[in-house]
Amino acid sequence: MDETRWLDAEEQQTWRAFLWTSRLLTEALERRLQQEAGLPHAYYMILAMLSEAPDRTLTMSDLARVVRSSASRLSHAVARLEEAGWVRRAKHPGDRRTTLAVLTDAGFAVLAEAAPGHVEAVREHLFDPLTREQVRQLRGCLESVLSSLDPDGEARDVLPAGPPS
Amino acid sequence: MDETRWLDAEEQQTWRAFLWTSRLLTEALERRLQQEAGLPHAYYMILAMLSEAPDRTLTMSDLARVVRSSASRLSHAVARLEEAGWVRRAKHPGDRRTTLAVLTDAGFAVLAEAAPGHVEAVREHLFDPLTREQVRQLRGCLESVLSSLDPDGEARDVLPAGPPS
DNA sequence: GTTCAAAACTTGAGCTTTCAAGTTCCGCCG
DNA sequence: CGGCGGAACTTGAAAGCTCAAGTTTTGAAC
Repeated sequence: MDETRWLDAEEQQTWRAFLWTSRLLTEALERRLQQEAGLPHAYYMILAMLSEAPDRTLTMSDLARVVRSSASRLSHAVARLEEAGWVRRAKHPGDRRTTLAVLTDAGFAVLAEAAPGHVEAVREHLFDPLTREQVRQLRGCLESVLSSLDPDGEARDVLPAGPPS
Repeated sequence: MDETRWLDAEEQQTWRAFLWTSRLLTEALERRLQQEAGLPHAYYMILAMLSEAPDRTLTMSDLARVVRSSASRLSHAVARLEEAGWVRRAKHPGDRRTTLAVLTDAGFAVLAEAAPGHVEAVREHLFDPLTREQVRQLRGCLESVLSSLDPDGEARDVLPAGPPS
């Protein structure tokens, strides 16, 4: 029997708008990062998250958590970044299983170079088209969706200055 | 000079919420499609868009437009789908450059099998956590962003369509 | 004080996507 | 009608991601 609750017209349009928006936005940012810094967004995020960490250092596990990556993907990515000299691996004193990823000065320089353009692109493509009120609404929607997708609140620990809710 | 307008706290939170939400949502849908139909979302979309086209047929160019894919990516993907027997290529009568992609009955069957679970996942993860009012707001935000990212309105020609998505 | 499951990574193979050519074909300009 | 630029695809190699093992180390149970 066909018990499926299909999407109504409004939902359908919203869903496709979401797909298009997130794809176009991603493409725009990816393109910009690629031409200004020659790295994919995922790699940029690794550098960015390291730069915010104490000593510009995180364990692979923690880094995986904050960039929302699998252990495997991260390991491959850090290998690339290490070849490029942006990141280096170090031993964790006290637990020989865990390895530390450290942002090098060269890596920080690349990030500093890329960041302004990236932020500008985010502003231009996401925030400029929205009114102040819409930004507020969007954030509310995202947080609702997020708390359902992420019941354990892994995101809350990472999002800067999360709401008290 | 440091002319960069960085993101303020609210924008920062909104932006990261967007990243997390779209990633978690994508992962959830991808996982579900993978286990129920064994295909990635991009491939699912190809089948879905073909199923809505007259004669379940589109030129590669048009198909690329509606699934927002590069010509190359689509060509590779259709090659895979053709091996699986879900899609077949045909010659265009009248223009020998263009090739047509046709959804086969087997392909339609796979889609029909996968669609309910997929729609259910979209509903569960995106719409259920939102109030009716929030859906309206979200759609407004997305359309604002979209019209800036897509000034030529390529999306508009594609968005109003029937189920399933 | 051994054993053992689980934690933290890494590795390699397979699949998808991107990038840069390459091919064939249409339509137009002169 | 003869080029010729551009359109519509395809192809192959390189890059990135996923998946399934495999390694080493830890902590805890017995």
